[in-house]
Amino acid sequence: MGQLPNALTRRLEEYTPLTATDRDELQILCDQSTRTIQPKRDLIAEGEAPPCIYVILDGWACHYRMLEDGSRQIVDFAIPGDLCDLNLFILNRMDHSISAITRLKLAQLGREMLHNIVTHCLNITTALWWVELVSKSIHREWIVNLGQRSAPERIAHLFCEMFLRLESIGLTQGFSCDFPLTQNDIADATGLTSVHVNRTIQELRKRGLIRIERQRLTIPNMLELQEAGRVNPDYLHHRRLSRHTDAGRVSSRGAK
Amino acid sequence: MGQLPNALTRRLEEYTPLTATDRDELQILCDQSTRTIQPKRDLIAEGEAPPCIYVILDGWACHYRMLEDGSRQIVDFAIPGDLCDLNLFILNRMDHSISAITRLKLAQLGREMLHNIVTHCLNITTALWWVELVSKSIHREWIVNLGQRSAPERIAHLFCEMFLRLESIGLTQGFSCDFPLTQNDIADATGLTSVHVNRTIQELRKRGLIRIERQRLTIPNMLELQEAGRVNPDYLHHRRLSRHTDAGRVSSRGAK
DNA sequence: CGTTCAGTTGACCATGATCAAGAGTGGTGG
DNA sequence: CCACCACTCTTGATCATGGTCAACTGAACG
Repeated sequence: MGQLPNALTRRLEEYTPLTATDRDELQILCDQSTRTIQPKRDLIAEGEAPPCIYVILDGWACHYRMLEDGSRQIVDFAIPGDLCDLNLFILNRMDHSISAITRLKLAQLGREMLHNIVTHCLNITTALWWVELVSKSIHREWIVNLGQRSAPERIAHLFCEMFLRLESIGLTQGFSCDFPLTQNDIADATGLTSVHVNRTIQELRKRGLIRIERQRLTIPNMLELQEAGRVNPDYLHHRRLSRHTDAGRVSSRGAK
Repeated sequence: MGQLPNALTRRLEEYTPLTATDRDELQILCDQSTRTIQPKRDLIAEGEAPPCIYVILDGWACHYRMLEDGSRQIVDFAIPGDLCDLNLFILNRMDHSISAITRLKLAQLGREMLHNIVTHCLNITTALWWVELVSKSIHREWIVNLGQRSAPERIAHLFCEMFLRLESIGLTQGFSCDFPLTQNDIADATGLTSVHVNRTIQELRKRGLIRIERQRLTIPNMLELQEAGRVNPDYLHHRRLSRHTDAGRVSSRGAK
């Protein structure tokens, strides 16, 4: 109980209250078998059927698909507490790849172990599906981002999203957080070129919306950045978003 | 047994073999309580928490999010056999809206009924999650579509996707199918303007890739259209895609 | 100390957006 | 039955966002 909870536990508690037993269960699960992956290495490649399910305990990864011409679209980032491939509990083959951005620390969950959980711990099972559905909601928001927003909006949106996701698992310090993405990564996630990402980030910097120095992002004014990115954080389904809303914001479910 | 299976059954059988009992169960489920929705009507709006889960038995719908400035991004289309909001089995509020494109015929599944299924029919439960995960894979593909493909590619991709999805539930006739989307709908789905969609569709028509007349799409040469849209249908996780591949196509999980 | 990779800058170009107007079609009510 | 309205599709002219190509800087690392 006096122990610092691991990333998975922190993540699940964002959605569902867990009992002490649940937490112990998760701790055991995450300690059982861990693995380290070096930056830029593929964790799982499209078409593979890994024997176990990974949970990120530390570091950043990205989910992506490649096209024949070599272009890469990142479809999501994964941070501590994220599950890599719950898919495989049901689907048989990966339909996309996952690659390490930073050095990664992973927990490996065998299928039997997970099956055990699913049949015994309702709380944890519910929370796991919750994580899965939230990640689907994030996919939808990325579709909106790519389809409707301008370059500065897309990038501001990405900064907000990652900050809020890190905050929900306790990985922010005040208004700054680690931010290991290269401008190339940002380009592949936002459907822009790295040249344009570069110019756009400079613009956001000039407007005083963000500061980035040595893999660290600082957001001087969160509400302003949210406006710049037209972000409505509801899609993240976090419990405590009150910090980043104000009375002036029109509620998402107001009119129409 | 001599009965024509309903859309949900056809859909689930695309993924998992079902027993006669499973099928009966599904038939009862879908007959229990149905509802009709008129075109352009919202079925469920963002922020709502509908008491039951809808399954589309007939017609087309779309999932979308609105931005404050009134722009709409369609994030997915739903056709017969698709579940509208399995989300709500776990999440409490809708994070997006669903609207009827054509007149819709829906089956309404109460939470208790679904809960019953989940605890008693493993086959059906697995297939339902399968549907959910495939729809997530489709989201990923839409991200790729919006992020990496040109206007003609995006639209060709959409035509292919919808045709293949309809085909898998037996709703195509040869190489044509119903196609009730307006150019405006296509614009909102592909992140383009309707003006540009119009010109692009004319181009696809001129290239002989598609024919559209009175809500009906015909694809003279499926492989050619797939190439034009840079489509790799693996992401749909259909069982029988062999019809639309040829020896010349490089397998998706070949090199690297 | 050279190599590699991320970031930066400039010049030019192309895809797709915007604005505006008109044609075709179907539905509705007087 | 016809007039009107609404909606979808179509076309043209102009513009802007973001892409392409290419070169250069600076830091990190062996």
